[in-house]
Amino acid sequence: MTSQDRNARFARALIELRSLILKGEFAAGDRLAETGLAERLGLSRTPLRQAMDRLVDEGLLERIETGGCRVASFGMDDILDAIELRGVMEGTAARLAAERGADPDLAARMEEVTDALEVAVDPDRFDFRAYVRLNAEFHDILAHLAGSPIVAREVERACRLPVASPTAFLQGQEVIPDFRDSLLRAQVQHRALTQAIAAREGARAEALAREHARLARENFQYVMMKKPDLAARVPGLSLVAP
Amino acid sequence: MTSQDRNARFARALIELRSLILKGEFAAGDRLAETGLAERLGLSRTPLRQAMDRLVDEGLLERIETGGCRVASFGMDDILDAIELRGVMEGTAARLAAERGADPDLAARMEEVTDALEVAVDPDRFDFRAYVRLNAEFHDILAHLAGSPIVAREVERACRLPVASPTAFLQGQEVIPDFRDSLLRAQVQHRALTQAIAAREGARAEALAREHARLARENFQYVMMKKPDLAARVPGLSLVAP
DNA sequence: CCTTCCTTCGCTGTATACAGTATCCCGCAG
DNA sequence: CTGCGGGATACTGTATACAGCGAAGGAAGG
Repeated sequence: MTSQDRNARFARALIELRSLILKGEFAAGDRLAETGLAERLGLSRTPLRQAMDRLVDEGLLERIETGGCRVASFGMDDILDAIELRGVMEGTAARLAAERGADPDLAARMEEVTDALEVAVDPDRFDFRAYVRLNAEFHDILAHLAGSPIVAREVERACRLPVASPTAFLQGQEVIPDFRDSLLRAQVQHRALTQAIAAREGARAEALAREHARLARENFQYVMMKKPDLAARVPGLSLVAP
Repeated sequence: MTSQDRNARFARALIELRSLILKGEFAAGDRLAETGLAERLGLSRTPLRQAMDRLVDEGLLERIETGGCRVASFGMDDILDAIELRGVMEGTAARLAAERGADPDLAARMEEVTDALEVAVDPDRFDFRAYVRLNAEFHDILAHLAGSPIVAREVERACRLPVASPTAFLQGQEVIPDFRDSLLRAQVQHRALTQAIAAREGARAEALAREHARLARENFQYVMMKKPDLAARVPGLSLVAP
């Protein structure tokens, strides 16, 4: 067996299948036949089934009562709810970090990241790739800031809900000038959130994190209503019905 | 193959294994060998592995880097965090139900259940079994009240975090007179929550649901500190290290 | 007596085999 | 032309086979 990692096959199945689904390779409601998929991905049904179970849990697939799985379909409401929940979870992480005191190392790194984000969104030195990377790190730190493994786990889980990730709408922003403004507003919130946590202002930190997630909501609605042609570029948006 | 249900083997494996773990059949940190367990449960490794994957996701098991699973161990902090998150999720369900308007049928049923709970905790007509059943239904309704499948899913998921379920501490209450008072306070909150949602008071509903979860926190701390001998009766508490 | 290395056993992850059932397609009747 | 069995097909859920790696235990040396 060619196993470099302990779970190499399963990990590959999960990543590749999730990628295929988000890429819109299948239509919403399509039934996924394990046999064909396994062959297509070049592995056996066992790790593939494992991956499908996981994707059912993430919400990208639905189990069929009669057997098998189909690709889930979402209404706009579902996506908005998922984003709302991500905001609630990040808000909780922020509040707990403020109330209990943040992990010092992480807090320091969070300040650095916030400063770096400031530079990245500066119109003179605008650096989109850096922004995407730093933004992802910011949200990752936030999840762990309260020092609670359980909270971190569940925040990260909320980010895996369909199209709810903090980075979900950063793929297409390069080409949407209107989103530049959204980045600036996001950065104001990053800064305020960092300060609120440092000042132990739990309620404010929670409210800021929730409001921060609303940006994703705005971006989502903007894409769906004004630029439906862009939906193909944002992973997963092809599964959203109007 | 004796398949009454489509997933009979897997479902049985999940229920029985979870029950064994919560019952304290294994010590925290024990490695679970699939071979032996499969034989013990009378099924093959395939559905058992599926169940173990699920329990890893629920947090009862931990994957070992080198392969296999072990029974997770929790600190008191972990349980408190899990309860906190359950409160946050139920609070969100309550807030959204208030803000968006609750499903009329469910709202009506919730009133009925609240009235019935009132009767069940009446000292003259105290009915513990009815309370347990109605309380479970109350929380189930709450999860679905906003009419959002995503929210309902995630609320229910938060209730599966270790010892975070609204019913987790209702097993032993029969024998702990001190908990009678806790039931009365819980019922005051049930009533207030129902009214807040009906009155579209989102912030109040959210705060009430969070505070309601704090009762579980109190019960947990009471059992751990004052009545450690009772820990054996509450499912899962044997895995909690002081 | 303790430590260290090697061997052996056992366990995991993956692939495959098997049995039962839903699904699909076709022919036929209305 | 449409709706409805009926059989073949294919797919799912479960069991088992297999290969490689880890863990434990014993032998040998310090």
